[in-house]
Amino acid sequence: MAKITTPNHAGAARQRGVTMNDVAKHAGVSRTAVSFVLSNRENASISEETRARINEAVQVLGYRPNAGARALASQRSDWYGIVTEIVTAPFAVDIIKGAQDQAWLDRRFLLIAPSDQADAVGPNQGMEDAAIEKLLEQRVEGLLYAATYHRGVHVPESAYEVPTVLINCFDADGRLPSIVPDERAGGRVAVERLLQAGHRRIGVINLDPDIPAAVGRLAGAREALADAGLELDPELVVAGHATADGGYEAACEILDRYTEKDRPTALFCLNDRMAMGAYDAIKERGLTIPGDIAVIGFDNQELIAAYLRPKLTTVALPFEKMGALGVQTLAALTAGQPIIADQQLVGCPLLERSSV
Amino acid sequence: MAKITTPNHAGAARQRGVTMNDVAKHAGVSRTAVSFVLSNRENASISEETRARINEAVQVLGYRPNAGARALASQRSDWYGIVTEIVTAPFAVDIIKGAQDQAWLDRRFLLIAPSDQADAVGPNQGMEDAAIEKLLEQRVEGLLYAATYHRGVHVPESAYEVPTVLINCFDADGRLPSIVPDERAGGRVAVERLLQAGHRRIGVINLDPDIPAAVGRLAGAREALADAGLELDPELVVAGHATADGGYEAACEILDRYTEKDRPTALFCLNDRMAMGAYDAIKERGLTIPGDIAVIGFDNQELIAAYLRPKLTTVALPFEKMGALGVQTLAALTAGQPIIADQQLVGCPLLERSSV
DNA sequence: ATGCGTTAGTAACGCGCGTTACCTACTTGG
DNA sequence: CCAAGTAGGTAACGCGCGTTACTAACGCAT
Repeated sequence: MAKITTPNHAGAARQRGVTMNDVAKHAGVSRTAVSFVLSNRENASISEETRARINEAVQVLGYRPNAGARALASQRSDWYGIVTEIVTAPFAVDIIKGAQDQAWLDRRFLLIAPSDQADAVGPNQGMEDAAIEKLLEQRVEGLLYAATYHRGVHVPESAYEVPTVLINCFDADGRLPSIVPDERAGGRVAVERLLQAGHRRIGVINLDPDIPAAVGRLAGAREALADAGLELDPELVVAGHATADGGYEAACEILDRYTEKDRPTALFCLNDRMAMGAYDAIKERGLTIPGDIAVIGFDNQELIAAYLRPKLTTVALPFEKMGALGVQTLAALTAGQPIIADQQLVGCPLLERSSV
Repeated sequence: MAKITTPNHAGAARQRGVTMNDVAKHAGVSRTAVSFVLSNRENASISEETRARINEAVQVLGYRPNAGARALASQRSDWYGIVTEIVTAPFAVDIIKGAQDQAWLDRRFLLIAPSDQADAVGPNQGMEDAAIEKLLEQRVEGLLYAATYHRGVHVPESAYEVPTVLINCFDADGRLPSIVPDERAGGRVAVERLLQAGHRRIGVINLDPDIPAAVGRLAGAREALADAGLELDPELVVAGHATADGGYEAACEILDRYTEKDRPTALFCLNDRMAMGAYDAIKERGLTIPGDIAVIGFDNQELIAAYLRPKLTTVALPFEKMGALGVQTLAALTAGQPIIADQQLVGCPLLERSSV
């Protein structure tokens, strides 16, 4: 199977690559003329004829502009940098996807640099600073800073040297603009959906109560209940580890505590992994979903939500949208808009599947 | 909450950034001297004293080299490009992670460009070519081409202009080197594990039989059985959709076809999503895992395998390793090694959890 | 013939840096 | 005292391109 194909490119004297000068010579004009045509300047006067000659030369020679040289001369790189732990903990990849797509639309390039969690210790400590430093050496025009889960962060000082936007996290120092999910509205829509299905007694499987996600989602749930003239029974809120096991245990606790009559008819799980565990607890007891107990999740982790049986109705985190919005915001900033250090909230849409 | 912080950076006349010249002046030497010190050349003779002065100037002025200019002058960018549909279909993100980490170690930068599936039609057709074109404009020294699932691909012509390595796919034209998972060995290790646990009658939930993953894994399974003097009963191989539902249906078919005595005591599911469905089918019939029926999966999709109950024993696809190996291979190529168009196989380790 | 506006282009500088060739002291051995 | 190093630098070119002068030719009304 192993066969040698070509002599290596690098082995040969690095092919010098055709430059604008070559194109100019081939077309019998000056390099300036070529430059004008390629960047089709408004007020440049080049006859249709020579313009055509130049374009043909470009075609024939296979000329490819040198982005680096262009950046050097024009003093703008068309690059944004994104530094994120998502590369190392790929939970919210869709942020990158959204940012990529938007950047691509804007004809910009996204340089992705890895960072470990801000609170990491050990050999990778300081990796984040190094990453930002590297990006600045590439002369990125702006920075995106994205986290895997919604939280407050401290951004390295050097990030303040260029316009910076935070995604899925916010500046604990309150100096930078950020894009975050609207957890409260999400929690609200989830519970509203349950209410609409007729449920009145709703159990909540909570996360670590301190993180923004838990705070917001729970607040939203309370609001929805209040609108219906109900209150959240504190006894029905059980916190657990943010895993399937945690969800299983919390669900067991709730389910076993009551008789069939008092038992909640629906569970709002604050993330999908916990919902996964809750499924097991419910099925184990011979109950059906959503017949006996409805379940609604949060996060829309595709691999879980779309493959559970029955498929899980859940609230989606708008990762892709946040990524795109981050790039748009950054574009506005680099275009000269004043920096407003607020949090843009992005809605969390309800995804109907089959568990309610 | 909304408060205006600083006047925008871009609004002010773009801060010119301190250059090597500034450093030189500050230290009272020539720019050449600074350059020599910063790239600490061997045979340059700079006294310790001036060297110190220069370093201090760098520190004081906060000098940051301009990567673009450096690339232009030195004719090497230290950049690799990776073009992949992973950005749009994030299943195998770990490839990027592995590549990133390795690139970071080698002090290289990874430019990530999105591509849609090669066989995509519609508005994004040709996006892949555009992505490669963009990367070449950045003067990347080599290309990585990564796919989300193991298959043969046709690489755009322009990719042949620089050293290119395929990851998790192989060149259907047989001209480029590639890194792929060793599916056969993986299938083998899975079945060996079941045999070792005493199972003799093993059901297989198969994928679309045409894709390399199915072919390889099944071949490996046969080998393992042959080593034990057994044969794979064709009746026990059921193909299904590569989803949880597909796995559920296939599992039902197998389980319901036999009496308790003839029924297989173990299921080899060719991917974890199908194993997820199989779990449901098994539990639904009042059977336990692994007590009544052992299950082993393939792919190690963390979100599924680690959160199923019981946690799924499975064979992992070595995404991260393949990414790293891709970069290493590329480094060798750009360093001048001849290009060998073979497929490097990377082992698929067994991950013991609790389902066998 | 003169002046002026337009069209069609070019020469030349600078972006920030790597690199080669050269230059000036200051030793050191004979 | 002289030739031959050697330590410690520097001047200047080029990388590929954007951009700002500036020129040269031409048409046209005065």
